[in-house]
Amino acid sequence: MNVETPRARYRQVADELRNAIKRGDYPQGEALPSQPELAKRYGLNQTSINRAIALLRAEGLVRVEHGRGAFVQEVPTVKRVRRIPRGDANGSSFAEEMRKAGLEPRSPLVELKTVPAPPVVAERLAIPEDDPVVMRKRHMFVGDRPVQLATSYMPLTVAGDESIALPDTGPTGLYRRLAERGHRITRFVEEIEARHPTPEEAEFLNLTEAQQILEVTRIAYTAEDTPAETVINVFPSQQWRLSYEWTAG
Amino acid sequence: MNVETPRARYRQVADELRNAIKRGDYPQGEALPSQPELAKRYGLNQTSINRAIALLRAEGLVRVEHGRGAFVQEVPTVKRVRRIPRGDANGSSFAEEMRKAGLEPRSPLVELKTVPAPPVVAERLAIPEDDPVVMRKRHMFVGDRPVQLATSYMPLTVAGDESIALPDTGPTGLYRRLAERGHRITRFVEEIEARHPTPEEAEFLNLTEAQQILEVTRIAYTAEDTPAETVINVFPSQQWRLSYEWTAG
DNA sequence: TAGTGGTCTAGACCACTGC
DNA sequence: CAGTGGTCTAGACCACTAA
Repeated sequence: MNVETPRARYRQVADELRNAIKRGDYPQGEALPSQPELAKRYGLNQTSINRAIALLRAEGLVRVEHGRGAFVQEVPTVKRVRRIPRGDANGSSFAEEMRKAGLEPRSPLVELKTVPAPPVVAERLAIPEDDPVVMRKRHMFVGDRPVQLATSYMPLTVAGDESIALPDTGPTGLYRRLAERGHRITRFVEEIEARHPTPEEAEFLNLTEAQQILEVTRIAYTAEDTPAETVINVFPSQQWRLSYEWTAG
Repeated sequence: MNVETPRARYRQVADELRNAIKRGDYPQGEALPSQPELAKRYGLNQTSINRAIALLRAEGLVRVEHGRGAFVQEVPTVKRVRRIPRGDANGSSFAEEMRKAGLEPRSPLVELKTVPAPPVVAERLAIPEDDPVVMRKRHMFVGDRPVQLATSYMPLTVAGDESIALPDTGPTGLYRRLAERGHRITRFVEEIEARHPTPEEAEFLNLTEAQQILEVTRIAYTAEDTPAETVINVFPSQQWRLSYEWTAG
């Protein structure tokens, strides 16, 4: 069962570089030696070195910039907490949580418009495909680093109009405004799935296709158990920890 | 920004194989053509084909058996649901959930013994390192397929002795027995993290190191807010969806 | 044994970056 | 321009599987 085959050389190189990074030989943000340099140092071909570095990339330990070099990834791990019960979906908003962690958050609104419901959204909101929905897309940064994508959809019949999503005060405010319009949110379902990023997600989040993201989909139901909103959050899995907290009985 | 470089050939091969699999040209469990065969078909070197297949492996679409071939992965997606509130940690047990999905589950007890608390466990249970803890390790299968690893730890002072983990009826029974001994569980915290598998995890779950797992760590707290138990669940991320469901205040 | 996948080389060419 | 990373080849050898 392949219990003790000698480890492939490129894996050994990856191991050594990984250890060197964790040991602090290459501080965060610093470039690793170039591939030809490493090839010489380890007595290997550049192809093999490239392969070793591909492993570190997939692990999220290293970020590569073509033509510039391979840099040790700064990975400020970020935690997202759901406290239940808590009156609403967010124990605290994204911004509060980041600031509590000593980080400066920004979450610009990228897009706000009414569109025909895409299939998955229609299914989650239990409405016919192509029914109009208000879509709100946000890019979230901590400092300069992109850390999260959030896209929310609401049936236009529930939202009334796009302005419900403004000012952009996050879910807490949104749910209050929904309640004012007669849609009281009483139940939430969040589904968590790991997958590889789409090319667009990979570009914004600065990921390789070999890496993974966590997709957290929330559906908010009204007292009549009608879906009123769904939110799709995309997190680079290496940067995030999700936490759920609740009390028994 | 590398927006439209022609896609690398090995990526194109991966794309075509991926589409062929999704189209059903290669049904689940069936072998792909051999690497030399594919190399001939696409006019590429075996090295490049190997690279293409490595991509599919990392995506979990293909399982490779050395010396035998590359097989289309059967991926029965499995869902784990937490319903809150629900009286205890599990809305329903692993076995119930699997059977509800029409799958035959087995979760043999692999190991049950008292050990000195490893550092992470000690931290989570808020006890000194190397204090004795009862460790229970289970391997979980659906049919013949390994799908999950679960390891739980309880301070020996809380457990009394190892027998509390027997008969192996899952957390519901366990928490009842804990309550009988004066440890009423009132609060739960689950943390979700994505990471690459350790070699042992990779072996049992039949994963590549390039793939990822979801690690769900639960801590159960008593009414006095003392940690009484911690469970570490390891799920192949491609096979699982996690779901949390709760009602608003 | 023949057929499978895994690794490695020596050399090449390309694309991207920064001077 | 020189230096960086990304891809590809032709050929080789190894380890594992099945007969």
